[in-house]
Amino acid sequence: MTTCIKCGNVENVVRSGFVRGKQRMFCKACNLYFTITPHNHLTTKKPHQTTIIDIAKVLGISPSTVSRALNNSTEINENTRQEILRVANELDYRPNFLAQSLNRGETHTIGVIIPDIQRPFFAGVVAGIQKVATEAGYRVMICQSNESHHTETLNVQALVTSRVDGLLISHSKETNSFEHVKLQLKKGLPIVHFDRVCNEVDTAKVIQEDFSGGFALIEHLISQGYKRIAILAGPADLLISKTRIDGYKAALEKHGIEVDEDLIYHSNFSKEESVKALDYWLSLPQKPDSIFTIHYANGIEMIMALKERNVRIPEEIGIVAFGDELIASLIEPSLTTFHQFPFKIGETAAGILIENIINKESFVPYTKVIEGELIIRKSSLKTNRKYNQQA
Amino acid sequence: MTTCIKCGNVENVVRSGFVRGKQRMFCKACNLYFTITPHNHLTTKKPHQTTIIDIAKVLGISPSTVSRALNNSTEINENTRQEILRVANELDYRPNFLAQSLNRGETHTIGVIIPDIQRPFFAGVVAGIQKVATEAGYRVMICQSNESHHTETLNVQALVTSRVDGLLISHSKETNSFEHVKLQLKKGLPIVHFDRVCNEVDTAKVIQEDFSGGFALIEHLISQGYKRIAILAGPADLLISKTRIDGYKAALEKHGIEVDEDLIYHSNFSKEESVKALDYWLSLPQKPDSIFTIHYANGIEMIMALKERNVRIPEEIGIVAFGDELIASLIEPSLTTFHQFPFKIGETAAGILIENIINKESFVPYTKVIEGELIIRKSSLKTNRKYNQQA
DNA sequence: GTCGTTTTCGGAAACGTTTCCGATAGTTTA
DNA sequence: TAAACTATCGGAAACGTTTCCGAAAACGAC
Repeated sequence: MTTCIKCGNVENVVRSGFVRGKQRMFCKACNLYFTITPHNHLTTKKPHQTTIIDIAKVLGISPSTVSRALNNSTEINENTRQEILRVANELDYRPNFLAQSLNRGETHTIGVIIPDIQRPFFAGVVAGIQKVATEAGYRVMICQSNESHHTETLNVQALVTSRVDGLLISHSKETNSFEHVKLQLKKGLPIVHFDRVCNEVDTAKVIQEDFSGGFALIEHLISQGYKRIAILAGPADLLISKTRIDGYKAALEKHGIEVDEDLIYHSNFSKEESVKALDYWLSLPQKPDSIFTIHYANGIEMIMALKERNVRIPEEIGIVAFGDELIASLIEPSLTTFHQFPFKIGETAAGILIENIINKESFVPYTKVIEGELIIRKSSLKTNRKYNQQA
Repeated sequence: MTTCIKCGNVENVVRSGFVRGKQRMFCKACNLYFTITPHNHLTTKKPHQTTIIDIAKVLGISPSTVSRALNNSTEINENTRQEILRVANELDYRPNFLAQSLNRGETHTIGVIIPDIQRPFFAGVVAGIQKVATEAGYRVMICQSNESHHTETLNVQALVTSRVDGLLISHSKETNSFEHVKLQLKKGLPIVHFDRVCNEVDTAKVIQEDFSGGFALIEHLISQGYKRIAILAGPADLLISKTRIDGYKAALEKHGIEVDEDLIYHSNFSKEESVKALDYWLSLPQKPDSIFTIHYANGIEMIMALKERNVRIPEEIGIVAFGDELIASLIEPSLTTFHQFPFKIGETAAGILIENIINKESFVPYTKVIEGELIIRKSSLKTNRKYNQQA
């Protein structure tokens, strides 16, 4: 009943199974297998983004010529170019970034991995990154690790899958192995660390004055007469935490104050841990007379908790914190901080990454330190003489 | 001197111009044009991300089989699949998102345009969007308009170039024409508006209780005995500003208070404008006894400015604001707000957009209102009886 | 007019993946 | 045991762009 699509023979055509639900035939005459398609439905051309092929068809020329016109090639007649640009504009042509990137082998996109976009510090960093990236013609793709090592690894893979040209990473507080980063670095992907960096990988880094910031805050406290200074640190593995502790210890040693391990508390930055640390300290026979939190938000929490417990600030306990946000100047009492400049950190990191991307072969990793600023406020001013001046 | 690359003839080869800097020859014997390339340099295979072709070569099979193995196709032998997966894992294969997207015609990426990532509200929205998008297997690409109409237009074009599957937009405060959105909508791009929506375009929208939020705040003020209520609004074109003013007016009318146009001030949300508005109001013969700012940050600024001017809050002037952040509860006096839920707004908007993307044909735009919550604090509590309760 | 030169364009390969369309060997059914 | 079927694979087209290579026409100088 079925005619062979090749020889037109009818008698020698037999059925030969199904392929993907469609009846398959075999023509013994011409030795041909073929399937029967219900009907080639009328090819409804869907509306789509216009392509250079569309433009070429309109003008009756070849796609390569259109491409040349759009890419400011010299190998094209000016009149032709104008015609092409006119039609392109008429059809609201937008180049297909996917095809371009696939062809060129670069996406002009950089990936950013941060713990949490909702933290003002990282929002500021992202804004700085976007500014520099946009100016340089790069897109930005942002991922949040939510402070999870596993999610961070997935983020890296997702961004590699997206074939980003480079990566900006601030590690989660959980991250203590860096294989996911090393692997991509080995494959030649430019990577720049910022803020929460790691020393085990040979990448460029943008960091803050973690050591000298801690040092400055503690020296300020000492200048105000505080002697038993507690520190609310971060996870033991976190490098910025370690470095800030080092600054803390160095300042104590310089002024002949012994380090008391009881006064060093490792937290996960959560409010619960802050309160727990505070209550622990207040229960000690020798209570601290001041507290340094390495995360600004914990400083705010400390002030709130101390007010609840009717402890006077700064008379009974002084507070200083690393990092500065608007809120630090508005709370009562206002909070002494070491101000970091997130926007600048973002700008710098993005700049270095793009430098790395462009000079892939010759780039030599280096570390850039963004200077911070000690901002003295009421929470640490026992004596009244040094308001808003560095100790 | 040159031998023809085809017939090997030497005598009949003549020079025939230059093409792209390379000497071009013509062989009169075999009628052939050809150029002379210095030397086909040794093909240095660069290290690259592994492709399915690499895998196929290793196993001596075809790329299509590898693709099938990786895509959980049924048309493949289980043993073959395992072998392929093993090699893929060994070579740390990551599918090339660009090639996949180009082939499938979808990127599984959604674009987000917001005015400023540094504003906590938008950071919260973005976090909500990312949560839902990630769970659904979508990537997110974020652009900031920096409150500029022009930048917003460029953002739309950039995202279209990136071939995002859909768009989430909160307009800049400058934006008063919506052609850039309409154009893409006409081309079939799913678009969902949130927060700063516009009524001129037929898209799905996620909005807050702008009207009833304003209404509730004003009714609360009235219940506290305030009668001359000023409002610091946004740009006259901004829809959310208009709607909140409508809520303000409706509440006044309900309680028989006449609307005084002197007490309506259109600002651009900047601190300077806030202070200007305040000083203007304070200079009036009939000063207001309370102020409603439609942007929470302006409320904070008002409190600071009033404290500087030694005006007592809430006794002389009460303050309420639309929007709530941590800072509102920490400032002295704490600020009465209408709390919006940015994270939820983001979640909802992303959910609707993905719904729109998946059911592109059958999707019918609708508007979803995210309920807010009146949070009464000290800045508006003249009488002391209704702390933390809705009026 | 001849010959080398320049300008301008078309064809085709390549980027990495998916998918359509067959093809083959082995397996079941009648 | 032949016919019908299933399982499994390869080849090639397609996605939209850039770019390499070559061709033709126009141009210039002698």
